Amino acid sequence: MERAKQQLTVLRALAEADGPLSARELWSRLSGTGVGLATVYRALQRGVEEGMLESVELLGGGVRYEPKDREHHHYFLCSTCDHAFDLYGCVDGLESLVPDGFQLTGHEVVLLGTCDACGDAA
Amino acid sequence: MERAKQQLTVLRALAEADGPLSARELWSRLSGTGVGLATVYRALQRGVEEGMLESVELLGGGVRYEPKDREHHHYFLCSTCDHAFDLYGCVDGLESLVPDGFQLTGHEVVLLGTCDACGDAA
DNA sequence: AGATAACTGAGAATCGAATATCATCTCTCC
DNA sequence: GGAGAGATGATATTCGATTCTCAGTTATCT
Repeated sequence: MERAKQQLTVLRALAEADGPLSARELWSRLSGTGVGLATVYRALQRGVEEGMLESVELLGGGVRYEPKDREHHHYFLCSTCDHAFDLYGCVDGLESLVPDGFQLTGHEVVLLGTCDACGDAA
Repeated sequence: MERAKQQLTVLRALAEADGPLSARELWSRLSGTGVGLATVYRALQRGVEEGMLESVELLGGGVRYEPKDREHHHYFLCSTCDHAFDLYGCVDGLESLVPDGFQLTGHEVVLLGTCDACGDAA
């Protein structure tokens, strides 16, 4: 087993994902490589500190991570498998919702439903 | 101290709020009434079971609750005080973001920024 | 090769949220 | 007024996620 390169293994797995992954989700994708859960957390933390990764909080509590170089996008959260998929594109008309006196600095849109794979299985 | 009416106290506090409240948030608003945290959780759980309340998950992990009789709306989450405010109105163009094969059943929009009170204080 | 520093995996420890427990209290109905 | 059912508050417990600890491993530099 290679050592001192597990961080790269983690970052690479994130780069190949089709959406943000939680630490757990990432770890399970790396099962078989011998990477420990603590290493996954360490790699994620360091990735955020070094500006390569971004942490994302969606519905459901968990924090997920994805590479920071992706353009502005939102997510589709499958209610069956709980996986989050990146969705490119955005929506309009957000500013009109903001009450007077409130400062808008960002927004998050999450579409809910069933993903392709889970829909087929049903 | 009145008993057997704490559940009503909890539901009433939720009805008067300007957005969904977490169990903790609700409890702190009831400090002084002698209501225990466990009772808050019990009241919320029962409220959901009986269809009067709805649980809402936004960014940041916690689950919040609000009366179910409110029309479709979204939220403004203040990054300073972490309070969620109801926003009436919705957005368009969501369907166009959904990939082929995915079933869309709902959506959640959260605007992020600073609320009136926190903006003034800064 | 040898020394040192950084990295790693496994499991223990921590932390917070949510739930369960239990003795007490309140209401309702005799 | 008394009994029984349901509700309550304080606290213990559980549970999952994250962080910490530590001994062993690996890379780098000489």
